[in-house]
Amino acid sequence: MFTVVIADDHSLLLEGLTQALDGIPDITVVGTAKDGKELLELVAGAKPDVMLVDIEMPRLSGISALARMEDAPPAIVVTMHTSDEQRRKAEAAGAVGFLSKSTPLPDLAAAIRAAARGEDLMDVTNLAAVLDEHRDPVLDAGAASLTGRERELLSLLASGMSRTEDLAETLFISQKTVKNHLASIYEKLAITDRAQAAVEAIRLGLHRGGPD
Amino acid sequence: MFTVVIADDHSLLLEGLTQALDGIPDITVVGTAKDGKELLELVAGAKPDVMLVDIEMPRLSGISALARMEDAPPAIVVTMHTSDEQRRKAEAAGAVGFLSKSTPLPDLAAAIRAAARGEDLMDVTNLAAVLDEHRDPVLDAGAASLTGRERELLSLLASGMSRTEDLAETLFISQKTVKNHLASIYEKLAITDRAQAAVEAIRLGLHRGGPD
DNA sequence: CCCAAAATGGGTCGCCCGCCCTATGGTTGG
DNA sequence: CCAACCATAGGGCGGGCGACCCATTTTGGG
Repeated sequence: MFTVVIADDHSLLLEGLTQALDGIPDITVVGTAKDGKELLELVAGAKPDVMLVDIEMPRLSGISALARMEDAPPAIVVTMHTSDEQRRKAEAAGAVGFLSKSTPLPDLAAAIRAAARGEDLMDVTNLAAVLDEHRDPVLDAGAASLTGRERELLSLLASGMSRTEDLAETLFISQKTVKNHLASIYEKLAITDRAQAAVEAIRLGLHRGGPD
Repeated sequence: MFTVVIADDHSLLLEGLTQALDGIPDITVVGTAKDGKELLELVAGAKPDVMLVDIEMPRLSGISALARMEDAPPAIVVTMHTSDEQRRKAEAAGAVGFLSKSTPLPDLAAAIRAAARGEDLMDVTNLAAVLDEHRDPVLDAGAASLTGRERELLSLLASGMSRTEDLAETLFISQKTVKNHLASIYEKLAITDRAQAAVEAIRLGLHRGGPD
């Protein structure tokens, strides 16, 4: 599980991105800041694995805030205008990554995992290849071993279908097979019933179809 | 339930805001666009209640896209730099609202509800007062009539606590009272068991404490 | 001050759910 | 080629859960 703090003065991006990243099963946002000074306090308190930092912020810019930190977690600068000039400043301030706000969310997630593991995302000529290596969410052992059919079942549970009969008819299998799959799910996720399964399914992002 | 489309060329804002708004029980994002042309196609297809439109976008700006539409849903322009000049252009293009990207998420939600109901958010001197009138999410009759204790129970369910005994001990009441509360919840939300209750609880945003 | 709603608690009953054991055919990778 | 795994399916059993009945006390708004 990777912990992240986000610093950005635009509330909509800040709160939106927080929600989006929290929706990724192996990433948690542990704090947010609206300017550089808040970021300094935040990082001093909760020690996150990675920082996401915007450049333009009131009171103290992201670049300046980074430059003031010692012994700080790896920082990814997320900015709107990706000029070489700003890239150079970000690198000088100690950032390990430099991404546009037009970066797709999965790429950002991969960048967070890469940065948390000590990768340098600045000097890379083929950034895409590095990101691809960290594209898969790091799930706990149980969730990673779920089979296709088990994920389908969880997806249905997450959409509010709970009765064995309905699940069986939807998947065109017998009620007994549904119960067998559920038992496997309970064991893998260390839970005991379909209410907990529904919660886990949503946490794992298995609602809304999922990867089919 | 208010349906919304969002147009913004910054993926992180677009995907983040989508997640955040979908997390609000009475708001659903039915489509997103990365430029003005996509927005035109999108609005022609799915008819949303409200459009959220950024100004600076490739191919076709938000302002230009709005100006080309006829018979379009109310549009709220969401921009980074709130100059009077851009505000004037937005109004001329037919926007009913003009908000900064620094607007807090609850304010944006209130603005969406207000716009969907035909309010004009441009000419208002006391915007805050208008937003306050639309601050409460419009819940379906069932969810709105939930009592405090029932919300507490749902919150626990959403956090993965499903056994009657655990719920009873956590709330310091008898197991029978837990079952009575659950029965009330089932009736109000038109559901039948605690798996569905957990799904609904999360959808209603009752996980993470909720309004205490 | 009163009445309605909320919160608490009890009983019963039948069914479904979770748990344990077994089994078979298909696919795949070592 | 065989072991491992997946998907499929059945039986039995006990207990928890949902449905329907009820009662008492507290709380709060009109």
